[in-house]
Amino acid sequence: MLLSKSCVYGLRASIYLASKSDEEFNSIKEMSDKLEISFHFLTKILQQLTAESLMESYKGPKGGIRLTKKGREATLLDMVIAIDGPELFTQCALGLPGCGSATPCPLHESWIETRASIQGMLERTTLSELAREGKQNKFRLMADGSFNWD
Amino acid sequence: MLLSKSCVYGLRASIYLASKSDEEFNSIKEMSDKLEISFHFLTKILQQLTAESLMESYKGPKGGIRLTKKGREATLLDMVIAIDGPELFTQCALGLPGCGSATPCPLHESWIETRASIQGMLERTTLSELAREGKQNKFRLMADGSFNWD
DNA sequence: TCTATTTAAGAGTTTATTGTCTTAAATATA
DNA sequence: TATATTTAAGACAATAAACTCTTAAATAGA
Repeated sequence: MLLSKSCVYGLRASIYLASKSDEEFNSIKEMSDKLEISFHFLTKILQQLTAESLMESYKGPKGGIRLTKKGREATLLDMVIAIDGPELFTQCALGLPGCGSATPCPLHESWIETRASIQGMLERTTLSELAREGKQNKFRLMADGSFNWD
Repeated sequence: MLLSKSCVYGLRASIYLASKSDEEFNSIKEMSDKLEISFHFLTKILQQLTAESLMESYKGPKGGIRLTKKGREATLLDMVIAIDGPELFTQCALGLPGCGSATPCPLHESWIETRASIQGMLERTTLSELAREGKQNKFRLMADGSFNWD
């Protein structure tokens, strides 16, 4: 798989939160239920994103989590790098440390292009814009397509 | 990572074998030494490729492994699918089973293109042709670049 | 101040991937 | 036929990823 499961969970949660009000803290439990992701597992992933100031959380009753301004203006690429790390966008396709334009591996040239395509897909829009598109097109965010964008 | 370690080992071994004579069986031990891949681990990966008739092996002294005709005419894509399976080229980027053009996830449209780019990179040339390019350009096949194409 | 609620943190479990080691089967050659 | 060599197969171990469970810390509201 291109992205780890943790990463995919983080992206789906990011898009979920982007579809919500900027000010309100959203219950993680409610989100994990709606997205059908293990609650405790999801909290750990979200903590990686709050560590990067892409999200902020609040404890106690009425507590929850929301995107920061930085997070709303960030792209999925920022989320991916925060969770899976930058390796996908820096490493050789064959994992050869010395690979570069000087002494490339057989895939090097194509991989530069393909990698740019992956990167482009992830940084095409900000999360705010993605949420707008999502509401408009009612994009799928769950296996069974039951997510409600309103 | 885009490809599993097993898969990357399989690709490097495939390119290695493509650079060798069509008839001779090549020692797996020698190949694992030259590519710096664990011998026993590599044999298991190669067995997946022989199961698909992309390679054929021979036991005993003078034994070893070589690409079949099918293998030489195959592309890296065939090797990837034999080892990592076809999921990368069939699944949704967010792993959502129901995702499709009818009710796409937010990445669906871009992912179709990006996936085609990955696939294109892997099926651009046959292994025979790749070996020819490799000899010509002395492509990197090892971390330290010490592979000898002759 | 006390209690209930919610996220944070950390330990522990399960599963998949990666890697090692031993034995079996095939076969060339002495 | 006996031996050495090489791949096949399977058990086992280490590591990483994915997931669960328990306790701690913060805080709203009674």
